Amino acid sequence: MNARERSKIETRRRLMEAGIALFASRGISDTRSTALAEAAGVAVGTLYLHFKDKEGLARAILMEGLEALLAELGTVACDAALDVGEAVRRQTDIMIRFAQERPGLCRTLFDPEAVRWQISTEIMDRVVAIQERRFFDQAAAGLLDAAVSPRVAARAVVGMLLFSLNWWIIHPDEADAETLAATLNRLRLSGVYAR
Amino acid sequence: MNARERSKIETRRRLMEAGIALFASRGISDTRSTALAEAAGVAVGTLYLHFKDKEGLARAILMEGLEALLAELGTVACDAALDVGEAVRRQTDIMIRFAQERPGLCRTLFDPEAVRWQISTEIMDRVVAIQERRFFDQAAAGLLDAAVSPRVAARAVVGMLLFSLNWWIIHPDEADAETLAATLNRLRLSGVYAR
Amino acid sequence: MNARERSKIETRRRLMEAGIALFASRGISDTRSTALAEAAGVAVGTLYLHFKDKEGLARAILMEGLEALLAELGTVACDAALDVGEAVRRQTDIMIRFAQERPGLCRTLFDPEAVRWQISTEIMDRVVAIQERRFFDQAAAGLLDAAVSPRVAARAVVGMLLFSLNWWIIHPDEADAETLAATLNRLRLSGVYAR
Amino acid sequence: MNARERSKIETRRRLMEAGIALFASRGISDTRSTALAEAAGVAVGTLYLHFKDKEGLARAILMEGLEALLAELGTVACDAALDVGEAVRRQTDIMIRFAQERPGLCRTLFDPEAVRWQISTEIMDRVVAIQERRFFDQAAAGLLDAAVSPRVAARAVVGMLLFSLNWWIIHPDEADAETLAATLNRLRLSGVYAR
DNA sequence: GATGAATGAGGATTCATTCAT
DNA sequence: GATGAATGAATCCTCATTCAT
Repeated sequence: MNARERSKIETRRRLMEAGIALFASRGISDTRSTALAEAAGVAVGTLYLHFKDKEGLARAILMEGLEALLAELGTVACDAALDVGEAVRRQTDIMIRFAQERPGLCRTLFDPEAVRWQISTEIMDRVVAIQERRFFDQAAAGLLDAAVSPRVAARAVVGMLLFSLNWWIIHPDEADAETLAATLNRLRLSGVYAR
Repeated sequence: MNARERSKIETRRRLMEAGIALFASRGISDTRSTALAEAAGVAVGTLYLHFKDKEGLARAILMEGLEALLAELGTVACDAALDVGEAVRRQTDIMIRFAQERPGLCRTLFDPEAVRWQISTEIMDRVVAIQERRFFDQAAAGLLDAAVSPRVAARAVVGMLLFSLNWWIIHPDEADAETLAATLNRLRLSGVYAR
Repeated sequence: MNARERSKIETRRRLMEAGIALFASRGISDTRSTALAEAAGVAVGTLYLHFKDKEGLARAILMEGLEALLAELGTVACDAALDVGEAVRRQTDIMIRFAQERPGLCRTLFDPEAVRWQISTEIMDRVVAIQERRFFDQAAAGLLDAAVSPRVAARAVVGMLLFSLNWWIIHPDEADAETLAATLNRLRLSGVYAR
Repeated sequence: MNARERSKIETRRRLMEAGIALFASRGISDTRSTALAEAAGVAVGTLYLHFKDKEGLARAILMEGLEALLAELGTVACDAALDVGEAVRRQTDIMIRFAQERPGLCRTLFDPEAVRWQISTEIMDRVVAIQERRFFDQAAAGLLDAAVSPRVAARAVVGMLLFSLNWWIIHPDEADAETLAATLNRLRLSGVYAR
């Protein structure tokens, strides 16, 4: 049944879109499974046909979002020709663009609430691990300041990015994209103080 | 009756300590009101005699913790003689010491879960506002880099600190206090890269 | 699914019957939601699937009962050919028969406790309003004594009927239906005293 | 200790006044014992020093009110010289005056909610019993219509009076005292219809 | 595959009453 | 006699999940 398969995929897609929208506006735990089904235009039972449980839907959304984000970020890592400053700038640009294009997804992806859902511990750890690996490589290449711990720095940089972006998605009018990028880059590259 | 009043204060204190311990280990929403009462050695009703509801206890704990932290941080702000680098280093030291001395409190205070509890929006906003004011003053004094937005930078720095400290409290063995301090300071003062 | 719909309606019916029986014997506030569910042979949650809350069930029962009673009483109002005495007698007969046929429902419907449930303010007001309208019409037709206020008389007559019937349902052996009817009619039509 | 005794009586009086006011405005079950104590300016424990429990306070208030009302009504019964019409008129006047002078007390005394409190079953029964005895006497004297059951008529008359007065206390502007009295008297003495 | 009525364990909160001071 | 902090049984309602249709 090709039509049936298409319909199944379509149903799953609608559930995920409903999840992205509702999780973004109410948070995961405050989103009722009936509300998800209603928003997706299906019966509650259908949710459990496509996902193990509500957290399964959240996990699918977040993982898919994470993969998409990491795929984009991966393009930077591959380009060995870039110097450190350029790589940082590219990374920031990618994250800001991602936030602009998929704000609903990002609100859930960067949402600190998700910490309690064990999913995002995985997500955080993956994101941090990537940053950590990069810092380790840079340290090996002598690019990193000697006093800096790659592990700590990775946490700090990720925290800085997620916290700032999460705020910016909710309050997009508080800063324009260029200022946001410039500030985050400057902070990472040479601190905020004039020299 | 003075004895009665003392006993009431003592009961409240025990409830708050039970809250600090349980909220730290299970999070606010996963801590049952009965567990709080049991841990404090009182009946459930007593919790509601001292606080409006479970969130009221959380709010009291967080607010008291916040005040304590801000009071310590305030000593830095007052010392106008400090140069920027010294002020940053002092601030970091204070936060790390606070985290070491009151790890349970900090786990709840810096815990992103609290975001969903509306309490910590207040807390975050207060912390960010303080950092923001400091940056504005420094900008006025020409200390800040021109490209940097005080508002964005305040969010970024607070996110960096809270995210890192929250991680460090949970995994204290991943880094020693000096490395943590050195990395956070270096990042804020001149970025992580060698120059 | 038609079978499913039928089952849903059947479940609702059983909840309402459980409500009629339990509310009649214990009153609304002394009837536990679990008792209602148990009596209806369903889980507690099912009660809240069909009604907003316990009061919602009570409201549904009372409103349905009221509609049934008013429908029967309406037949009298329509028969314009009846003289005053005959109309009163018919009305009394209808109410007594209704009380005999659905004693459980009437215990709740006429139960003064319901006053506190805000529901029966509506019920009382509707019943009184009907009687009031009738009295106003009769006053306009010169049938009413000049000293009589239709508004007050309506309250008095309704109070007389409800209070008497509520008592009679609980103590059916204290008077037979004919005596009850005769006394209530005589009181309304020409007072209780011989002339 | 004469001063102590006086103080005790005074405390009891304040509790009863608090009860009259709060029971009238919120009903018995919706009045918290702490609210009673607060309104009386004493501690909760004091309530239980003067009354067995909350219902005990309600009982005391209602019984005292009932005795006062019956005492006034008793003056009519004693005056054997009165003819039936005059006795009815006097009784109505007394009840209306009582309602005007002590509206708070009457709201609780005539409040149908009290039915569920077992207290008012006693009260109702006493009031009805008095009316019943009067009707039996009148029946023996040949004053009552032959078709009328004294027992039923007593219920009907009491229901009529209580229901009407309870309404009038809450909505005093819907009718003036004279119209109220005239209507109630006319209904009892010769029905509401013109002849 | 889709449905949606039914489930029931679970948890927050209330409030009349007590009793040590 | 008065106090008021402490009690804890009692009850309402929620909502993720299931499974017969």
